[in-house]
Amino acid sequence: MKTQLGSSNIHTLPEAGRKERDGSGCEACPVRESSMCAALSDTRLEVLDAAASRLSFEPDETILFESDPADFAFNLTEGVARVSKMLPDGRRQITGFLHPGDFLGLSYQDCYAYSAEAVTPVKVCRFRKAELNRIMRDHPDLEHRLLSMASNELALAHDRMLLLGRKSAAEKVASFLLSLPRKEERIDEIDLPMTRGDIADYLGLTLETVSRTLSGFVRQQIVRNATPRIIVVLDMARLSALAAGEGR
Amino acid sequence: MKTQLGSSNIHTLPEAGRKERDGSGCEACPVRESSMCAALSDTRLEVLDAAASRLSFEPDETILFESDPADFAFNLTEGVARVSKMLPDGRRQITGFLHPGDFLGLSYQDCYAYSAEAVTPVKVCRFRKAELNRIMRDHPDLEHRLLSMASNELALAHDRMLLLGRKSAAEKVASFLLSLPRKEERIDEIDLPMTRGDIADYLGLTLETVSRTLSGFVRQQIVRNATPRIIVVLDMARLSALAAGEGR
DNA sequence: CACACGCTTTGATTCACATCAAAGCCACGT
DNA sequence: ACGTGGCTTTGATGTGAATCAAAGCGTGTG
Repeated sequence: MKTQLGSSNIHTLPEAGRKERDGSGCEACPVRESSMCAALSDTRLEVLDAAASRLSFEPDETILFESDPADFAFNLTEGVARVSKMLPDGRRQITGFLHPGDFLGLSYQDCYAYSAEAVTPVKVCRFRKAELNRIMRDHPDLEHRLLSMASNELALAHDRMLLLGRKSAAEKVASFLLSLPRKEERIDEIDLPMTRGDIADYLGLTLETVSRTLSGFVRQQIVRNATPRIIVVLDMARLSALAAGEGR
Repeated sequence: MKTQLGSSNIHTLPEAGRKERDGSGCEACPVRESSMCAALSDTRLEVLDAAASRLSFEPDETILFESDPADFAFNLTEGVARVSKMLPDGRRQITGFLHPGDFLGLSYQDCYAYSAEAVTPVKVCRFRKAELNRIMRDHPDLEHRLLSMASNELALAHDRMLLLGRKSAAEKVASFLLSLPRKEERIDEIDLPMTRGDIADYLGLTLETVSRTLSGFVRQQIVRNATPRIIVVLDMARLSALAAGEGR
């Protein structure tokens, strides 16, 4: 776990995020097959490759900021990021956690409607939107892929509205745990790189309620706490039932 | 206001919604310029025209049903519809109200992830998805238009997550009132064709809380009740501040 | 090694909204 | 005109999660 940067969310820095070229190009990219890039053949991918800037962000660094001009779109290649919106008095809603392969910045507004920050160390491919639009004109497959990704996002957004509007705290936390990506080989282990406060702001709860709810799951032997950051699922059936809203 | 149809949500009827051809084609369509159809010139629009079935639905009739095979997409041309998801025990979240020009059924899943019902009498253009995809291949402008509509939807979805997760009952109701379309000539009149129960399920509240909150607004002279269905805004500044989350 | 800082957990109390209950209101059909 | 059914409003009470408060815990640092 990295140390916090305190109040250093200086999004207005001319160039947040360090540029870097690692040796290999798109062919070796970890999200070659899961991101929007899957729409293009290796040869056609070179166009995207040429248009991309590779950037890195440390935990809590701002990737993009609500109300800044929306000139760029991003492809997350490594790490976890959070997307959030704020109310004037500081109340925050995290509208999503991004994982490798996720696309960020789709929008036809002039300004971003949300902020995005790194949770863990993050790497992205950044594209100028004007350029991305040009590439889409020449490669309808890419636009098609983005539409299908947007549709999926939209379906997930609807799930989240159901969660926020109608699920109890326990159901919310259970749903959240099961929505996180898990490794094939350790299918019952859940990694929580974000803080309890982040989870709370994602679920529309307070951090105390999240913590209490997790403690409740431990008491009921539904999960076990390897560390505060690693949760081991002991009773998947019960957890799934809760998440689906069957356990009341 | 129409009478209720009681328990007649017989979505399994082979052909819900009555077919009808009104004399005029797409040129005279009320949503010609606001819907996805705006992407196509009059001549190219004929392709869509040929692919569309015009259907009508009475209040509370089901347009499409969660978990039914997602073979069709719809373009709402008249009326108001609600899109909703349910939990197994009957808790409901309305994820959106649809107005003329809105698109319904975008999704690359096999089955719909939500239901849609008419609130008022509704007219739609229905398309076979396979056919729509074929048309999109020939007309990238249409796909582009749908992507831009989906992006907008996504931005609205994020707003709604902020609302559901972090706003108070009063802020939710204020936001809702201001989100409804109003007529140019009567900019301070808000029409609520849906029930208090529908509004509650949209805002993650109970119908009693919605009613009490509206009564509160009347008491504070923020709005006036012409009829239960028509609300007149008296203090737009106050209502906007509440909706933005500035009034606490 | 000890201290400090940030995160998490746990406990006591409060409160906004839900739930339960009962009238009002209005449109429709007889 | 009257009665019925569905929606809305209002009132009394309950409760799940928020708030306020204070310990644990772990990791990096002087």
